[in-house]
Amino acid sequence: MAKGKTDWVEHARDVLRDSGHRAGGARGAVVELLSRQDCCLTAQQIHDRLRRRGRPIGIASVYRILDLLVAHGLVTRLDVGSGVAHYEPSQAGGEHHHHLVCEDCGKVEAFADEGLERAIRAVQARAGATAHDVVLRGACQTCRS
Amino acid sequence: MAKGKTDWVEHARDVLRDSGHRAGGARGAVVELLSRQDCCLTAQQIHDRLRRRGRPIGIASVYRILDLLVAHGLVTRLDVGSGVAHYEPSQAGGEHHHHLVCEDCGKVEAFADEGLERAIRAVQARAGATAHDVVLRGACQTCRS
DNA sequence: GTTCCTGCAAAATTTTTGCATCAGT
DNA sequence: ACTGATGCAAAAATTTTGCAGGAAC
Repeated sequence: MAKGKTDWVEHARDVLRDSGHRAGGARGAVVELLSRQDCCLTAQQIHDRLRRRGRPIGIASVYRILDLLVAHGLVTRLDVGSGVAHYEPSQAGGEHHHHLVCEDCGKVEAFADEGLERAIRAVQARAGATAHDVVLRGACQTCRS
Repeated sequence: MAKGKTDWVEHARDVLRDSGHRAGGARGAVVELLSRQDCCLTAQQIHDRLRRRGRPIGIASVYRILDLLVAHGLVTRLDVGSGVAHYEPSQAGGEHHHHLVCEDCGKVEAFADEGLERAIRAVQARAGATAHDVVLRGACQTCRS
């Protein structure tokens, strides 16, 4: 369970070290925070949570670190239609999921579906693409009631 | 062929009139421009193209008009990961498609696949969602060569 | 004539960049 | 020590809002 997440932290550290990056404290904190998440976070949320935890960090560093992680394929950037980017670890192994965005409150939830995944992989291969994202929009449980 | 697009222009006009909106010139120009597109445009692109065509318009009006069209389901907003929102007519009847975004040059192309569509509709119904978007990412033909 | 639409300018928000300093190797 | 990483502040880019004049009904 927490295994995959620990793996991801180590994997990120290895990938970055192997491409000649140094292990700064801010980056470690961002990676560690991301690894604990079930779903995506915005740059602001990362910034706020780390500061609240007593780990001061500059917002610029958050963006730079996220850019670096995205460039190395360690993190996926997701735009859900709110104008702010969301980020989450690229769960290479098995924990792949997509997102359900509430059109009323903006809440983002994760979902997974094997049939959908199969269909997408087929199209993706045919188009020569390397990655994909699916966003469903509607009212979440809370907003529907 | 251009039939569906003419229909969309009329449909938009009707929907807006029926919800008590007046038919301003700027809005007509945006609707007409959108109806001619094969794929999505950004607010800036809409602004620039209209001005270049000799149809001056304020960027604020473009955003307001797009918001209105999105709120009425006439236009779909699409975030492709570049930080700028793209907009395109909601092709209610049959011309539904998704997007392939080049990770090198940022170009956005349209694609459609019936199998994928079926799989998505199934998941969408199960989740109680009302709309969906799929974005494939990879290198486009030009950037691959 | 009233009310909404539009355009400009200003503000707000999100993201990027410049630069001095600090820390990892 | 050298060089990349970090934080702050400033800048840039994108989107929203306030307001006055004009247009639709």
